[in-house]
Amino acid sequence: MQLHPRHAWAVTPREAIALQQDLKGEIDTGRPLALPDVRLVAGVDVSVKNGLSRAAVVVTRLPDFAVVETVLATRPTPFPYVPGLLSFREGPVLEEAFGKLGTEPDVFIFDGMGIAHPRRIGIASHMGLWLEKPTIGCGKTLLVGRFEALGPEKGAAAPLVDKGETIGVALRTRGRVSPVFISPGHRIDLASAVAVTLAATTRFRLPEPIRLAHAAAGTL
DNA sequence: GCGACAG
DNA sequence: ATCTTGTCGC
Repeated sequence: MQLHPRHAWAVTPREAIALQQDLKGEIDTGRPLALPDVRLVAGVDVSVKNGLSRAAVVVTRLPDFAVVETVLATRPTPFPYVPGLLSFREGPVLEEAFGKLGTEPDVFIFDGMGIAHPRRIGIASHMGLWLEKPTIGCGKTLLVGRFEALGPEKGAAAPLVDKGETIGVALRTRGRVSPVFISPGHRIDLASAVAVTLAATTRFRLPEPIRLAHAAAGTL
């Protein structure tokens, strides 16, 4: 599918932060996405080992999660892990994988944050600009923000707040299991991001497309 | 200055 | 993310 690269990835940490500040104003988190319009859901994940990064994008079709397409890409890991700058570590290999996509998913779910980020532009938001399609951030642990206790049942949720701003939700995708952190990436609002996440989750903590992508990326 | 810190 | 042993539960 069509990609919209906005800048080169070979930058210093300082330049990376400047780019995030330049781009964050373009992130759209006010667009509803109705479930009936969601047919193809893609899961995105990256595995890293011995200086190499492998990206996997698995496109599934609701409601049965039949795999429509799987694309892989492997490249040298170009950037260290720096909290807040994950997109500069995983962006290059993701860009290559997205370029191989023959189908056009209705929404992408990322392993990582959307706007639940210090500068409101986590990897799901950042790559959303490349894709110009709805993207959702689904993190397993917190990067920024706080939340109040939530019920133990599946579907329980609590707003994720940072500096007085609601940036996502802590969402229980499975009873009595630690919540995941959902935030809009780009071209989708928070309520829709939560609805899509629940629609893409079965019996496990993580959404099915993410689990499939994680397995496809392997351990290198 | 101190603590926090996606994957 | 990756490194790692045992352990709890379906």
